[in-house]
Amino acid sequence: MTIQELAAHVGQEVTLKGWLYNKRGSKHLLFLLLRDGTGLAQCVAAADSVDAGTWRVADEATQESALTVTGKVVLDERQAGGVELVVSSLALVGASAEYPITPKEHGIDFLMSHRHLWLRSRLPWAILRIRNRLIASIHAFFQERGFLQMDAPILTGNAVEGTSSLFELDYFDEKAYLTQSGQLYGEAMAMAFGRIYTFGPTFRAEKSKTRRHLTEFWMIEPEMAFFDLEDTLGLAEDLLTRVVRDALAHCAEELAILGRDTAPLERVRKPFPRISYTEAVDLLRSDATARMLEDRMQALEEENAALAEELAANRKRYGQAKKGERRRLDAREIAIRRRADEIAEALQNLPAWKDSARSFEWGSDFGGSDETVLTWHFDRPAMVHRYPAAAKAFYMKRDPDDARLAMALDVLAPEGYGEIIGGGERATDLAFLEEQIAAHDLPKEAFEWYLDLRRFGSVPHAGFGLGLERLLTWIGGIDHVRETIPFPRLMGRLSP
RNA sequence: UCCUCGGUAGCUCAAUGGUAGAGCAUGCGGCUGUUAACCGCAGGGUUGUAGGUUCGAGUCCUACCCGGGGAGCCA
Repeated sequence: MTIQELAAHVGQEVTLKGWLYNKRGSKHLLFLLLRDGTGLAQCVAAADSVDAGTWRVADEATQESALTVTGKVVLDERQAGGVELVVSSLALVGASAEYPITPKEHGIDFLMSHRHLWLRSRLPWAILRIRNRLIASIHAFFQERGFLQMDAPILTGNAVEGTSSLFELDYFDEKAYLTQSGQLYGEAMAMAFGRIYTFGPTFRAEKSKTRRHLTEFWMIEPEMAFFDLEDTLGLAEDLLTRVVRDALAHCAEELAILGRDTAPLERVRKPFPRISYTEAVDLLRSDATARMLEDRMQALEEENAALAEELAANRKRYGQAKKGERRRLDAREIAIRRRADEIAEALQNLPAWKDSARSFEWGSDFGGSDETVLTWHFDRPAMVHRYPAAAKAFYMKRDPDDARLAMALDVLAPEGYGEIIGGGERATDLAFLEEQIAAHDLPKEAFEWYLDLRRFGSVPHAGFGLGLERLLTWIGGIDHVRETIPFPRLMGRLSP
């Protein structure tokens, strides 16, 4: 019996196996909050209705002790799942001494160093269950459409586009690299099977310390023969609407635990705005963008003032407050300070972001802040297409109507989250690709197998890469991508 | 590599250059419906490291180490 099944067994005697998440109680009555991976359930033990051994185990159990609990399921509307367990007997499976993650706030450094234990807490539980749902949903989407899942190699023999960002390793005295993308292999597989998708790990050695970067992350890369840019935009749109719908339908509890406002997710419906890179640049440089950023700054200033006022009022009350009230005021003060820090940082960043947007030059790629600013203009994912070819990879197809442009696409998640998908239509012409390889100063020998795809029945084809962790960060409304993978790999952090 | 903020009890944080404290956790005691329960008592400190200024340094100065956020970088 698992906790998530309890509600269907009201009135029955059941046995749960799990860990003690928290405990409250009095001399003759204990409330044990049990965790079994599927959820939390309150188990009530009364001194006069259990045997002495059970009472002693319950009384002495510490946080994260492993327990088996037998009791009767009863309705209790005060509980999260609507039910609780009235304990008849209870046994200790594994003791737990001085569990480090206490029911109180912790700093990110401490939590990251205890990630192996932090996974047991409620927020990671909610986030990683949504991750599971997204993975299942993505597979279902592609499988239902006849795509075959295929794996690209993780070890590769050459650095595909520039060498600086890859992890290098020794492969029997040869240089090898951890893959940064399965895309070129995806193209070969698409020529063999029609429509395929890869789903696997990807590695980037960039020294980026930001909330959107990991050095190891999971990417989904569909690649489709006989697809053009328009077909691919439609596919990305269908995929995102599907996974958001599934998350809303199956992860209501998890999203509630995260405090995610689901209204922006409910708005994720077709059609998504489609704007060209050139239109996006115009939008960035517009008065509308400048005004929007000024409004945001002003709103933050006002919020800041309100918080400062509340802080002062709370401090005045603190003197006469009783202990319980003081604790609440302390907690509120910490929350206010944290928010004030965020506001201060935003107020420090926004003027620079405004300048960056205003003075953006046609031809360069969008920076993180430019993407964020663009997303604030739309209430659903925005699809930006036709980028300057110089800013994109060598294998991108050129726009037949404007040779400066590549048939690339990016999808920017709303609410400031930014790029979750990058891809486009691939070049089909052998001579053009040979030129590009030379122009990018790439070793032609390494690409001979790739060029074969153009020598033997070259067809229009396209694909994209979807970053799983960035997708989840957006859907969960999470601050930092590191919380969306069980054991994040970041610059300067390789353990646990 | 650069900018910026930080490092004080196991954890989260306080502390005008002048006796290092609180909450949580732990231990003991109280309480028969708690929801981060509550109430009382107790133990718990090389204030990141190394120097310097000062009668006196958690606080000021210098260097270094570690971490957060951001920039650059990043299909």
